[in-house]
Amino acid sequence: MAVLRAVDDLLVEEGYAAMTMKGIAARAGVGKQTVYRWWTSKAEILLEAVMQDAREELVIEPEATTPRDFARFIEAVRLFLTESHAGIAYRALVGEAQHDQRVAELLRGSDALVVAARPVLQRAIARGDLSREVDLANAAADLLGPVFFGVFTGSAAAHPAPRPHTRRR
Amino acid sequence: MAVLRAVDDLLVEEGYAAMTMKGIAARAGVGKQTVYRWWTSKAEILLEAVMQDAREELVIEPEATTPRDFARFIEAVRLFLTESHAGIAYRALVGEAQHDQRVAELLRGSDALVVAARPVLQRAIARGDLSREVDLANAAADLLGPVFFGVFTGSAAAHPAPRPHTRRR
DNA sequence: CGGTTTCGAGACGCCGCGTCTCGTAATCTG
DNA sequence: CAGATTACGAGACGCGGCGTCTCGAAACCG
Repeated sequence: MAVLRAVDDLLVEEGYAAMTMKGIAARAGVGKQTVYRWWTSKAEILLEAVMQDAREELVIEPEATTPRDFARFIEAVRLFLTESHAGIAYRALVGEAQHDQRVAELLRGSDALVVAARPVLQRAIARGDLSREVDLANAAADLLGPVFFGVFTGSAAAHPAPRPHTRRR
Repeated sequence: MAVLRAVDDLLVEEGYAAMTMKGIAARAGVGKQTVYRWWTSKAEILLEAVMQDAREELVIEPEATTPRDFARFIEAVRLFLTESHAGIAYRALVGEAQHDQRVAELLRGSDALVVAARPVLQRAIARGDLSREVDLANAAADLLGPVFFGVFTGSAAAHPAPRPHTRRR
């Protein structure tokens, strides 16, 4: 769909602020009504446009050990959230969900970060570094939470790459 | 200031959706211009109204051991974020910051959760359960991240109280 | 070629933020 | 006490976004 392509391009070239329905439609050379024919809201378009990119950008080359694997993945997530256009849109989307019930429901259960964490966690399980019975959603939250928190509260501005879990050195 | 009182009341009685500048002013029995005389934006009012409540609601009775202390604090944070009116406003504020640079700067460095985590972490240090040299901001992110992630992505809807760190049982 | 469907364009209604204006009420001054 | 001056409640206004509605032209079909 040309609309999704337009969303991606707009995101890259003009930034999130320009991501208006009118802008998207114009960029796609399409009437607004046509956009609303396939998606019911702006959030829905964004979600679809962003998820594909997110999954591609969050695939990492496996490292030899679990700690390294985790660290690399976390750094990828940090970069995604702070540098990638898709990541910035993702943040806007999650942000919107905090005060818009409909967006929240849209996101529920299809979180890009959790999906991306799955293979990493499964590698850890295969290596025996993570209990086989662990709940993947909880493990993903443990792994992603700290970076996510840092980026969302803006407290991660300074230092480059925190470690997966507490206690350095 | 009667305006802050009005914000609190509105938040409790009408919910976040009703938190409009017109509504706040009307509720406070004040003209909008008067509100803008003391605060430059809606985010600024919200921040001020929410921070006080947040700090009060996030003080917990110290537990005997660090793991229990952490668990109790995390549960308090989870309740704050999902049930408290102030917490819901906090989420809206952090959400807004994801696509509004000005709000992001407003929040930077004054995060209510990090502030609330400080005494908990210091108790852990005093008990020798946490290295004295640990960076408090990082430790706070490790402690708060998982809950924060769960609530913000909506994946925490189901289960009541996750543990501080990985691996249950 | 005539009828029907699709679609781009954009006007419109609605609502929120933040600014501007006005008339009244409170305060100050002689 | 009265006239001048300031503070402030009320709300009109401009702007911009989302989502809906309308229209006329183009594409498609028989």
